[in-house]
Amino acid sequence: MFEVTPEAAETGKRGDAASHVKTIPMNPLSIKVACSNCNLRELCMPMGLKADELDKIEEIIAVRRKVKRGARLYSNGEKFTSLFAIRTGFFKTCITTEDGRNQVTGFQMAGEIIGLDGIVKERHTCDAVALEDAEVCVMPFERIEELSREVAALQRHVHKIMSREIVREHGVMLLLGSMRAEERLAAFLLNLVQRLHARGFSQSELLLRMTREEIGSYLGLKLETVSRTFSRFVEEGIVEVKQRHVRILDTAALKMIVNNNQQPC
Amino acid sequence: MFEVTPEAAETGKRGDAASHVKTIPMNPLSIKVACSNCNLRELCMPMGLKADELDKIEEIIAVRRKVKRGARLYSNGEKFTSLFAIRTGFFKTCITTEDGRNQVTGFQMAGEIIGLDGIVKERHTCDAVALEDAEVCVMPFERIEELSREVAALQRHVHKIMSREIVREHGVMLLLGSMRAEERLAAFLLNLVQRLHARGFSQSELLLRMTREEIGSYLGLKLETVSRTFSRFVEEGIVEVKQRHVRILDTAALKMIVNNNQQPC
DNA sequence: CGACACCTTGAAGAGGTTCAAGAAATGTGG
DNA sequence: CCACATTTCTTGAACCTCTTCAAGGTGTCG
Repeated sequence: MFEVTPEAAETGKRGDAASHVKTIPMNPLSIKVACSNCNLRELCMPMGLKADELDKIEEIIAVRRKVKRGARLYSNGEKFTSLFAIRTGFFKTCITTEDGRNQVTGFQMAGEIIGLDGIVKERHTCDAVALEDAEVCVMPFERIEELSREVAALQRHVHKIMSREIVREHGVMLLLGSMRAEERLAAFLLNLVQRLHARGFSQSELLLRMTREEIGSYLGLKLETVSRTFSRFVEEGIVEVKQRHVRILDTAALKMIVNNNQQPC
Repeated sequence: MFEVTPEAAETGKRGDAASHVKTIPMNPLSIKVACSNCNLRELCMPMGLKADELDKIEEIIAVRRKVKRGARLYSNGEKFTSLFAIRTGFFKTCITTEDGRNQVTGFQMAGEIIGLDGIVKERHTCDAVALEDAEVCVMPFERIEELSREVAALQRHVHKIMSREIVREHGVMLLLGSMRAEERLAAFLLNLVQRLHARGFSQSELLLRMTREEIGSYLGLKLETVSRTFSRFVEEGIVEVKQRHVRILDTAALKMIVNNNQQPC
């Protein structure tokens, strides 16, 4: 059913990202890195820096850290010290309340920055869980702040990253507050595939890294509803679904579903 | 039914905030201000500054601006130049999509900072509408960034404000994604009254500045559902409601509704 | 006072949830 | 490497919450 193997879908154009980076082993969990060689640079670094500024910024990234699938990068209540740039792998962030409520607040992939929730209270207020084996660049926040005071481009970059997260969450609020199940799932798939495409993956094919339950939590739906909605999309010929492998057959139809069933103009 | 008059509820301890501030009229919409005298200082300024740092920061606030009820402080698509600190009044922020969806993303009151959505694209991505006559301090963002590079405490403060907004939105996602109508409205009321209390108003009484429809948009409910849920709370003796005047009779009951109907421990 | 915006309430209906059962994939240990 | 346990996914049926549509009431402001 799928022309592209799971491996190919996972790897894509940038599949060999890690192999280009000089690394100096420090301990089993951490290794030195160099941003200048990283091909995710354009995703997590400011552009148009002078050479000496770039040198400085490279010093921010103390170490890299590997996170096994299912393990937490950080947990609710944990002391906040660093932001993390995802090098490889896929994360979810979620909040859990004492009374047992649980909400996935986002899914994050390579090149995205994670940990911003921890700044305000100097403790993390959510969990970040790796949904596949992952590696992150550890960026001590105090170093970021220090350098931001010296390099205006970095300062602006940090501000934009935080603002982008705020705007993203506005979009999720719109989704949760005003969309029906089909619209939510369509928006979710389009968003995922668009972000993957920006990283060199297929526009039409994706491998979900999360369960139906996690999708449901993110979209404010029960897992059965997610499953049923997938089935409906399949019936309508909009997607092919085989467990976590999804192929989008009719992107326009998904867009129409999201846009309140209006023709795109 | 209400011991406190609407005026008293509106004004509260800090009702005469504006009268303490030296102002130099500049044009009909803008006047010079001094943070050092503002009794909202502790809400929107970093604490523990040296005198010279405080002087610098005061220069950030170029002007104040009045916004009439119903008018916009800024609109979607508008060029972003400044953040705004609310001095008096009450705002909603909302996004509207081409296909007619509309989502209130937040309600903001005195001492809160508004406009963070505009940083990432240097254009605002939502509308900020005054729900009552309001006055804001205009803080040009370039000046904020400049001074943040000089005053670490201000830099940290800006980061915390943005992080706080991210965490707040996580809470809204939890609400929209996992709560039923009663739970949403209870959480909404508790949140409002808690923020008002922090500003010197009553713990049990509040005057809603927004319509049922706006509450509904924020909570992902239809206005009829909001109205019915209010009525149910009244029947159960949890609140008194007379149009936009709300008196909370049983805070514990509201908390129990939010906490998944578990006893608070 | 009349026009308008806002709020309340009822009845019917739709969409999503819950409960339940079984199938398919995945992981584990011998 | 296979057998078994576990997790994940799908589907059906009944139920419930919220929405939709409709009508009437209340408050406000020029």
